[in-house]
Amino acid sequence: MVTLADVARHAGVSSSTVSYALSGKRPISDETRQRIEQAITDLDYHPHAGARALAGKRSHIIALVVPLHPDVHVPTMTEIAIAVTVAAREHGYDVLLLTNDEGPEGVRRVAATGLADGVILMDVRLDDDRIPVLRAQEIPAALIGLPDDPAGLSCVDHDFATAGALCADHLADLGHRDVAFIGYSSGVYRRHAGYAERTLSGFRARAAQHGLRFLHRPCEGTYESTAGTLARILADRPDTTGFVVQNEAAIGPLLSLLRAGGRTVPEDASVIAICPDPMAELHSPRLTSVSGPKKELGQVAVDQVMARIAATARGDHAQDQLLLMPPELTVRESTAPAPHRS
Amino acid sequence: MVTLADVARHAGVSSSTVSYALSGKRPISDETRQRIEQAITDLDYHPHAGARALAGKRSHIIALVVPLHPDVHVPTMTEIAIAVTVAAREHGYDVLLLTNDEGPEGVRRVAATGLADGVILMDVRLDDDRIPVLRAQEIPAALIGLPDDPAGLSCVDHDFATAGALCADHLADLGHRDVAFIGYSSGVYRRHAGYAERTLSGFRARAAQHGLRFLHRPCEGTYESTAGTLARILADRPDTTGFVVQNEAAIGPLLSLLRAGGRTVPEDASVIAICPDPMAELHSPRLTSVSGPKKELGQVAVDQVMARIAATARGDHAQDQLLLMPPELTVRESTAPAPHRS
DNA sequence: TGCCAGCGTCGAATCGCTTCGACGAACGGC
DNA sequence: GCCGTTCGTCGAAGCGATTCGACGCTGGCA
Repeated sequence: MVTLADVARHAGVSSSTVSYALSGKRPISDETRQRIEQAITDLDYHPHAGARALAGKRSHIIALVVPLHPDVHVPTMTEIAIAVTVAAREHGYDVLLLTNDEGPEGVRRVAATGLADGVILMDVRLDDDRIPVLRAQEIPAALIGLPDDPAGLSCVDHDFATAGALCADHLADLGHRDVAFIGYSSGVYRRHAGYAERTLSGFRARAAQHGLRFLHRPCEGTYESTAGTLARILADRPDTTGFVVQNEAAIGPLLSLLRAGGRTVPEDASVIAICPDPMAELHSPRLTSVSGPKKELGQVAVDQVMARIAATARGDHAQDQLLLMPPELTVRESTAPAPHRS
Repeated sequence: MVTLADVARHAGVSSSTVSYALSGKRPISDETRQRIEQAITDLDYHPHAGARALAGKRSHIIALVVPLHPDVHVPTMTEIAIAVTVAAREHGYDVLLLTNDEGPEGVRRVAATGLADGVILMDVRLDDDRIPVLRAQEIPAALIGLPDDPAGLSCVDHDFATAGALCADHLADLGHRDVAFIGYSSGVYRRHAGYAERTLSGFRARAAQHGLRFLHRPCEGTYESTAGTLARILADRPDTTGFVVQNEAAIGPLLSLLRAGGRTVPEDASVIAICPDPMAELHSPRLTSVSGPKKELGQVAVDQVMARIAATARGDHAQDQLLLMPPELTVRESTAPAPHRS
């Protein structure tokens, strides 16, 4: 293995000079720098990560904690994870993948051993048991998702309330008066999952402003349960012409069922899905949908941990951050002006 | 930070003794060991990862290289990645996530800097540009996927040939005589993607044995292209009653189109999908499917790198490995005996 | 002309752990 | 009863980087 000392010898300087040339922490003359760079390429030198971590007190690694069985859409989670990795590289950082089957202890371990300088938590639950660990050990961290008490933390998430509001706006603009919100399974609401509640309350508030009548119905997402949900909606409010679906699994069944029930989309019924764009494109007709940025979530989270790591290094207190990224509504083929009342 | 020396002092022994107690590389008396363990818990000691890597010449990290835009099904890839992470932990290893946007250089970097002791490559292409790097630097590695020349490497993959064969068997057993294989887009075959070709040739060979007449048709997977593909199949071979689909995107459209064409599944046409089980369960009727193990792929890959890392440490040459994991056929509701000829 | 500031470089200490050689004690074999 | 092992422990020498203080030089300013 080629070491710093080898490079120094080859370039005819001391090893500290090489180190400073590499880190830029002290001025080095152009001529010396060039000799050093030459030596580095000649010898194909690569600094040893462990040695760097030991001497520099910085591992240049952040840990990304992913759920073992994600609540959310897997491809979305994966896309965020990849965005995190790419963004971290731009800061000279690598990403360690941690599943939370180790529980909060995993976070503790990588921080305590100095394996990771900081942590990004995905799929954060409202009352997440990893958060106390972050607080107790003062670990630089960023959360993707919003816990119930974000004080002292850096968080980034989708702005689900706006997502809900956009749906209400669009349906109201199209003249719909009776709308239904088909959501996640009732368990999700019972345990007060943040994203579900925030979407719903954003939708509810805006629907009220527009004077929409609306029903919210949880739904398991299977074909059978979707059938039941739809039947009940139409029984309770036969005039329902607008549907908002926030449950990936229920989209397909809903479309089939509407069709089977003799309602064509979008002529007789408008459907908005709250889901990633590729999924909206997949259905026929292609769905008007509301979706949030994914890459950006990852990038912001990386920026947030980096800021915290830097703050910790300086010895001061990083300030809290809370960023909600606005979603966008994309009009496709599944929404149209409300049909005239029969 | 609490160091080994602190623990040693607290336990009244030398630091080398603590180290040996921890690693087990030399015998330590029970009594001493217990004092040391007590000291460790008392002080809440965690060994510094960087120092360990530096002194021990082992980072206890493996890199997992994932595709930026996977060819394959994302949830499947993610499941494998998570399985790798969990399996690695059981060996005391952590996993570094690497995207291949750095290209082969990324692999080189983590190995050369000693950041990772070994590498697992996912989504391996037949002629993968990361492989020469592995060979040149003699990096302990395992590949998930089968390159064209696996000599000197450790690989694990699905046994796609058997997957194809299972499909032919099942349809033949049910008495189908004319069958169609709806595959990936023609580009996939033109660039000789291993999984596609191996499935097809496994199917072809077994179909011939059974005396089946069959058509292979590439398919883009969009609704329109699937419609075209199906129409051509039925025009060429109107008696086709069995379908094998190896293209996740085409499954939904195919089912809709068959139904729309007046053929009910499975009474008039049998459909087997080569896809992950959860996806097969999602459709209606639930699909008879062939799928391979996912977790196991990850576990095997980890075992393979570990073996190679150990071999490298011993100084000898790891032996090649090539493991094809058998898929399973699960009979669900989309296959039935062939209808009587009209 | 003399002094101080800052630039560019060096040497040495240090980070926390592993590992090698050595050494005393206990022990079994002949 | 002596010698060669084995067991349990210690001390010291690294591993390969970073960083601090020091030091010689040059240049600007008075």
